[in-house]
Amino acid sequence: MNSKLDEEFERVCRDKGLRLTGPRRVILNVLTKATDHPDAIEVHRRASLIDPGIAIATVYRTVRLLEDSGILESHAFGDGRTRYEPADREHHDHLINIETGDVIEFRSDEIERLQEEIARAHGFEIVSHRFEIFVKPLKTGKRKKESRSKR
Amino acid sequence: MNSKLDEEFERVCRDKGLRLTGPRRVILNVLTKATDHPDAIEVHRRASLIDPGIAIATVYRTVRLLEDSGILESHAFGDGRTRYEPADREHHDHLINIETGDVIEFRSDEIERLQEEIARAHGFEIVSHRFEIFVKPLKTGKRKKESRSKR
DNA sequence: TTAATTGCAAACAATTTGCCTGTTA
DNA sequence: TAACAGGCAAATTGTTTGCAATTAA
Repeated sequence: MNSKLDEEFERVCRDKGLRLTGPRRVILNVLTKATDHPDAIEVHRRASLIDPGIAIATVYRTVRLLEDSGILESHAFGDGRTRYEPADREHHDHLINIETGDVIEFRSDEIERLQEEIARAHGFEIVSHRFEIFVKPLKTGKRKKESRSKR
Repeated sequence: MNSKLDEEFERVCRDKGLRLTGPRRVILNVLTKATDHPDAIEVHRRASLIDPGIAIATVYRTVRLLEDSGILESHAFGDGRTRYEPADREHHDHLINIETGDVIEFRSDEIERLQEEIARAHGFEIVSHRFEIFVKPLKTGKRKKESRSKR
């Protein structure tokens, strides 16, 4: 499953003369099937369940490789650890409910457009961005039913 | 100058039974007159020019204190170091030039409004947010003249 | 075969902490 | 002077790197 990323990785490896090794397959697999934003230690923990011999150093080397290849996206949520997610999903931003810690993904084309405009006005093009809104429930009124994901 | 923050800090100290010491004054001063986003090491460097005896550990303890008191805001721009800026300025977001590390502040009322709308649509009110756009210079076209601040 | 890759441990960089002395209220 | 702070160095944490052994192509 998620063969799109696997194929992508194979292509990248061929292009760069890199080897498609066991550890790399395992780590890529862990990441493509993650629905959250695991950090390196968590990736290592999950990879170790599949192949206990994988070293944390290999995880770091591999995520860097995957990120450089555009297969992975990394996020610094501000707690000191770098978190990763597959880059093949549609871009989204995050609403974080500070009372529960829940993360709600959202997307606003208008905001996407505006930031594009702002960057261009300053003579830049956007490489990436991060938009996190920390919220709490409105005291009045009802919250829209929402599927939310943990970090 | 910037007595607003100094007063604020004095008030906080009184309220919490904390002492207004030499090192704390120096570090607060360095931060209130900073127009950029220095990290702890840079704050320490600047503080050392005023009082060479200040230890980096004191910088870390003091910025944490200041942040907990709402006098300072911290940002994790993604290069592993935490950066600080006084919390008394008008809210703004950041464009980060990934090639040079320069940080450009911007403000978009429209984005402010949109995020308000998004939060409300989900049944939340905004507590705070963080919006960082990582950019690189446009290959073509000229960049708008811009006063930019080093990180 | 052989250059890329890995595991391991040591190295690093940013930040935190323990401890004992110095200082502020 | 008594509790709070600071200096210093050691400890932690997350991440990177050197190197000899291993492995994919």
